[in-house]
Amino acid sequence: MSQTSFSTRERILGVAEALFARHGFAGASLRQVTATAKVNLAAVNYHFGSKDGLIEEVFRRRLDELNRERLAALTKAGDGKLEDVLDAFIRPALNQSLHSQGGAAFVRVLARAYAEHDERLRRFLSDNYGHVLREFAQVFARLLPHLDKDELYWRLDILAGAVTYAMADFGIIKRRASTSEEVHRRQAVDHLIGFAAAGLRAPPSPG
Amino acid sequence: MSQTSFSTRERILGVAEALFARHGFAGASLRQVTATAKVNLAAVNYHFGSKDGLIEEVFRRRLDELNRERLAALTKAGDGKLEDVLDAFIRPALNQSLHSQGGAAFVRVLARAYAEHDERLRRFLSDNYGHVLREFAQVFARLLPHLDKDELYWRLDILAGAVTYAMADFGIIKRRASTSEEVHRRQAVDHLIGFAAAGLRAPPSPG
DNA sequence: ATTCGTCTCAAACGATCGTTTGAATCATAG
DNA sequence: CTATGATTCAAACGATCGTTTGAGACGAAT
Repeated sequence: MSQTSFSTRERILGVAEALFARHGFAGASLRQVTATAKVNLAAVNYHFGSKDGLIEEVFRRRLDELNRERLAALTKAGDGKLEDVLDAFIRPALNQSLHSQGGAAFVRVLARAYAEHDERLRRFLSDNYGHVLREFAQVFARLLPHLDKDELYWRLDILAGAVTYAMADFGIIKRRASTSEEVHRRQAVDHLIGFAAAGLRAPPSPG
Repeated sequence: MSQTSFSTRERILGVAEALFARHGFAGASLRQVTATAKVNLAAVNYHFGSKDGLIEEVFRRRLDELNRERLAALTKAGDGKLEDVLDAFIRPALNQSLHSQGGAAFVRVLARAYAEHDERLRRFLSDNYGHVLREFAQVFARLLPHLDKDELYWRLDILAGAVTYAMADFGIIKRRASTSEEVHRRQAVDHLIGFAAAGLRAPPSPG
């Protein structure tokens, strides 16, 4: 127990992350995962209990760090400009996808989880990480006093959609060969912040 | 042949649309589909050749009308305000989801298709309906002369993400029991238009 | 050297997948 | 009525799914 099999567990997690991102949770089989990771088929059930257990662990491994970074960035930018708070929300996702090998894949997995509308998974995300979103909502409410609660929630929902979609690289914009993936992602974040800031600052709708 | 089995074919399409929206293309089995539609299992292969054939037909059935409506609305709003063009792009999706029974499900299927990153499917969508997006891009370019081509494409990509996400009902906003689904969707469209218009009009980013 | 968890392995389990088959059923035209 | 093509049906196909099993390999502690 003191030195649990690091290599096998970690290889499974990394490969699963990539394959879930590409083919979805139902579309990627454990046989694909274990074959790609060059481990035995039974290793998944041994280390994670079940396929669902593996899926949960794929999330837990990254989300803990992501949300810790988000909260740290939020407290640092707490009373600053709207753009700073947006940055605190968006940039950690960018960092995730850069300084860890499978991070980009994970951001895609996260977006897919929202798309798959899996109630079990949504409950898991809401229970474990909902407080982060609530803290951001509070700060946004202070920075956007011209919006009532309904209006603010509508816009944050739209923002979440745009961020999720963009971060998951679903978009149609093709990165040029001349710009590195890192530069491309930084551009995406900058454009997202500018777009979202303007959208949030817009006057309340007549409705 | 003159009067091909309307009922069976159509029931399969409707049920498939709903189940694909809920469980994904890999997650919804033909046995689920045919059992729910109360038709024989073999009927899918008989009428559509294969599961992939069924998926393609689910798209074709709705996209033809959706894009026809979008183009009609675009020519009507061609030289109007930015909000009108956004309306022409967004509202037909809303209408799709209202005046046809499974329309709401289809919009979710469409969003999922983007999320699934299936190259075969993306090619199919791009080949058959890419010209619609190109026409909208031209109009946006005329209405937003302060943005260069790169900046405009970035923002349209963000817009597409927000629209896709919102229309697919992925968001966290729960509709109140007091407001009908139709009212809820209209509110979503109005908020989207306001948000997107402000985002598109924002000054160019310093980059 | 032996014991004891931890881990890996090949093999098999039953269930479910998409698809195919061939006969039964139906509607329609000759 | 009969012949013909279109459609439905129950049943089965082989493939693949997630999971379980029991034996063997490995390292550390006694």
